[in-house]
Amino acid sequence: MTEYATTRIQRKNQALIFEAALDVFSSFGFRGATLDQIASTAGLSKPNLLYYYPSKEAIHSAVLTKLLHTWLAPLRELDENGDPIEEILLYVINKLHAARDLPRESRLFANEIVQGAPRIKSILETDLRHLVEDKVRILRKWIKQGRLAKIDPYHLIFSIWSLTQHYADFDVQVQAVTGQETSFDEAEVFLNHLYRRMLAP
Amino acid sequence: MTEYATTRIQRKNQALIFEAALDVFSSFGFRGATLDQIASTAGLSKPNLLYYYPSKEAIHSAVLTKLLHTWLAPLRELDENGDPIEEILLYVINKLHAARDLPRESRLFANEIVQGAPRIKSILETDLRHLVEDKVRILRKWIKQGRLAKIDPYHLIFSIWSLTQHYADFDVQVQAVTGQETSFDEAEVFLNHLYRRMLAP
DNA sequence: CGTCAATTTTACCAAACGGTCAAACATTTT
DNA sequence: AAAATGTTTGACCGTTTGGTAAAATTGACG
Repeated sequence: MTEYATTRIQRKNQALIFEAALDVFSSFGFRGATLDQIASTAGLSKPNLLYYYPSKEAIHSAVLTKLLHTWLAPLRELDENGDPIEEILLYVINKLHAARDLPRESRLFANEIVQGAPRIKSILETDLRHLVEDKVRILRKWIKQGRLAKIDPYHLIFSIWSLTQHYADFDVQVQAVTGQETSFDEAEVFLNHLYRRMLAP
Repeated sequence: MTEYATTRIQRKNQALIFEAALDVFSSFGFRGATLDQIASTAGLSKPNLLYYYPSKEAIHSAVLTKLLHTWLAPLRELDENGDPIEEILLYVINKLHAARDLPRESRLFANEIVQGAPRIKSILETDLRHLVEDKVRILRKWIKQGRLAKIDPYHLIFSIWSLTQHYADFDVQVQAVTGQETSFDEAEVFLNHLYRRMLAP
């Protein structure tokens, strides 16, 4: 019996809580979410919830940190040795698919950041910043080599984040305005056109 | 003494409340904002606040509806008789300046929409939708005339919203990643490049 | 100045909230 | 099967929250 063993029940309930917390936090933000809501979504009682996590903050923090890695994965894949425009477009499309397939994750971070990122600011200033710095270096190199239009690499990355996550974070608005389900295929065609035109040297 | 006269005191306090509510709601969202917070920001007591508005909902609703007009003004100005690309770029720059000068308004709507727009969905589906439909018609005409690249006009408008509002709504992230104050001048250069390239027929 | 209406405050309420505790119940281990 | 450990629950607590009632204060006006 080692110190940090996790039982079958623990694993099951941790998973239930994680799903429920992602659901509720992404829908209502940290402040808008309640422990009762998370508990009932997970099919547990509130004290049972707090048996697995010491506090609401702890649940939120656990969900955020666990998902940050997933969320940043597409950017990590941007490959220095690939073709600049194809590499960037791959990243764009991957991010768009993430917005389509993982809208809860997108909204979870959107909710946090739009309110000043009080709980993950430090991560943004370290991990995210370092990752972006590395990719900016690559983009600058490509520009210097004349393989990419002369644009600000930071703003290029921001544009990819905003254009893709918009379809997840502001989906209600997109649907309200178009009167239809959001078409990610149309979005893909649009973004393809946009980035090919913009990025050509 | 007419029925609907507003006194000097009423006007002053309505303005104080409006400012305070915009501040607090845009920072913390509807659920995250408290009446005590709004009251103390306005320099009033909570019951005094509720002397002017019947409920928290009423304050939020008043702020949202009053600002919606301001918020949509730039799009309204898109002129059928102007030069397509210059008209669109004017809209882009106006929206970018709005993100710079009215970040609270931007975050107010961002907070509302990212959580499903429960309180303004109906407005989005009517007023906003009709406005966009009219502008989409203009964009389609321009495309048909060969004065604009063949792009989906809805996605063009979404792109403008997301790219510009990103600098207000996700400002913390932009600053965390760049380590600097957000440069709207750089953003303007970037967006100018992006849209001129993308929109050329 | 006195009167009436408008405004503000004090004291309060009920519900919702995050969280605790000890007892009850399950499960695993010996 | 007993003991030990792990899990769940019901009852509860203090605080915060949106909101109310009525008294006290201030301002408008003849």
